[in-house]
Amino acid sequence: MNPSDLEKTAGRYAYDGLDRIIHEKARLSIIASLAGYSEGLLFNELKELCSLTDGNLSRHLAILQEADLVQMWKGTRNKRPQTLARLTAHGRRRFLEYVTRLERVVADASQLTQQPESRATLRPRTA
Amino acid sequence: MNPSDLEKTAGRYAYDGLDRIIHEKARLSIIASLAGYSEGLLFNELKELCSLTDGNLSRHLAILQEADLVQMWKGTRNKRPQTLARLTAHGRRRFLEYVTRLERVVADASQLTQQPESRATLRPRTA
DNA sequence: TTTTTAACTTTATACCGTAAAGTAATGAAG
DNA sequence: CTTCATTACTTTACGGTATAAAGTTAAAAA
Repeated sequence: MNPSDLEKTAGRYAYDGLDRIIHEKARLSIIASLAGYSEGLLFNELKELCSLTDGNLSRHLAILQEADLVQMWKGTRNKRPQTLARLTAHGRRRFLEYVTRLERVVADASQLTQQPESRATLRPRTA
Repeated sequence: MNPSDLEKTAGRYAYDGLDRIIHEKARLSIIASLAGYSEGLLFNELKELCSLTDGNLSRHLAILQEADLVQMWKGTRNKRPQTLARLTAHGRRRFLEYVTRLERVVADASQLTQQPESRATLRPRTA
């Protein structure tokens, strides 16, 4: 890489759009689940789909609700309390934006598959 | 979602393959940069490309080295110490795996773009 | 009426990302 | 030649947060 390329591409791989709140694995998991079920999912369904513990799911849902990405509905089913979670319109939009950024990461990487592995095992240019 | 679907799809959105070490934004940034430059990148080049501070980059590189995803070469250029970082073969492989998982997240989300927004704003089924 | 189960919530801890401070070595300035 | 500034990092310290463990509330069973 020659130095004159640096300005042109500064921040090229900073991936600014990878929103912290969505990027976190557990929450990405939750949001991706909800994205597939526009009518929402129950607490226990989410727990299974995302392989999360109760406490864990609860906290992440609170964070997502705080950020207005998810809305929660408390109700009862068979005389048991039930919580339904679903994406807000805002959450859906933000998720789509996030995925757009992800697509860039994937695209960046896909050129890589063209390169032969051997080029990665040359000695460094300082040697 | 009916309950009988749960077993079939338990963990469906857990995204187990999203390796913590790679998934972290700053490190994803570093690895994606290095993936594009198989001959490696100098410390300052990485700093620019990823928009990271010195301390930050240093710590993340140490973590990546510890995990055997990146290898570092210390040398001198113009009588100045220079550090060259590059992906290990293992790191390259792991990154490719990671990206494969990302593609799944993107694919999960792409079905979403087909769904009309209005379906997300129906009242919950408990109401 | 005591115990168990279900469905969460709250608390506490340990980890970790980040910025600020520190280090070492070179080069310039006076 | 001695001090100051710069380069190229590394180490330390702090704050935030992900996660598991403990706690809560209410219904159902024993």
